[in-house]
Amino acid sequence: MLHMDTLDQRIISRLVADARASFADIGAAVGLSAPAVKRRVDKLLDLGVLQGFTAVVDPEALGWGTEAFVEVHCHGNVPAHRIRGGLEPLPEVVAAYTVSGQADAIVHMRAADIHHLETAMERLRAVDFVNRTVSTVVLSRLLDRPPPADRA
Amino acid sequence: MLHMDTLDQRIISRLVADARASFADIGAAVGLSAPAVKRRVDKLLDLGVLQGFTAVVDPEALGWGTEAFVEVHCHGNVPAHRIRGGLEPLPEVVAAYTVSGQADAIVHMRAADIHHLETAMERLRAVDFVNRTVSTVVLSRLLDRPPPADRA
DNA sequence: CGTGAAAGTACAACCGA
DNA sequence: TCGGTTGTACTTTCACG
Repeated sequence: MLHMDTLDQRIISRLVADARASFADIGAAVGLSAPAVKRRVDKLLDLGVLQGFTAVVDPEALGWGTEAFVEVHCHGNVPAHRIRGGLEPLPEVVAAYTVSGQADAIVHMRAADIHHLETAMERLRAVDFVNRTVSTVVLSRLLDRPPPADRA
Repeated sequence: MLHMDTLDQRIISRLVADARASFADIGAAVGLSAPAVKRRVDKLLDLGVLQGFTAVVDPEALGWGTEAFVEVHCHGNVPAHRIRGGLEPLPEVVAAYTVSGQADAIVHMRAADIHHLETAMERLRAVDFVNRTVSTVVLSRLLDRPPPADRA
């Protein structure tokens, strides 16, 4: 599946640090010409290793300053794709995972404030397969960063 | 807390969708010239509303296919910045939050596989202020997306 | 993978509402 | 202070070696 060498990893690392860096700058950093970098980036996009480029926005500044993690416990056995389908319409859900342990899923939610979070969680609890939720409100964000380019 | 109008939100929305979009393309979408868009983006970067631009990488492809959420319970009262300092050196920690409830912090970890996750959690438990951890392993990622540009 | 040329883009200085 | 226009340097992108 992967012909991913050290050069690709260094290119990815540079793009994670700055997605708007020019191919020429990246090339200078990794020792390649700009077209060579572009060919590798295009290949990585095609393979799905790179999924795209995005802006990092301060949620506070956009009015999404309150977040919470919610354990979702379902009625009986609900397949993952059905959980996904139930959560996808809720705009406050920024991430969701099926998990091992007592809970069936962990849902990461963002809202404007506590009141908005409350109404969003009411909508979450109203989803048909949801039985019980256990929510944990975030007080402060300590860290938020991409994983290292090369594994330890 | 500053003057962010509809134009800024639409520009941010476009950059979240594609951080490498040209100012000319963004301008065509929002009805502004390229330099006008650049001036607004520079201002948003300066204000910290936009924090930067990054590549979206598939963690699987990079060899970080296993993730977990870990509740951290501390010895006594540990200030947030000290928790941050203790977690920051662990490369497997991709995000961390102080939270309300029984736990003191929630830590989001990524590792190459279950064994790597185990060794990373041993290192986490070895951090001086950590008393107890409760870990929840992710089985599948259902959703992972940015919050909407305008609040509901 | 590098080179070079054509088209497109970024950026700063300048002008007008 | 906002946006538009212009000119210059740089980037992207392609065909070719």
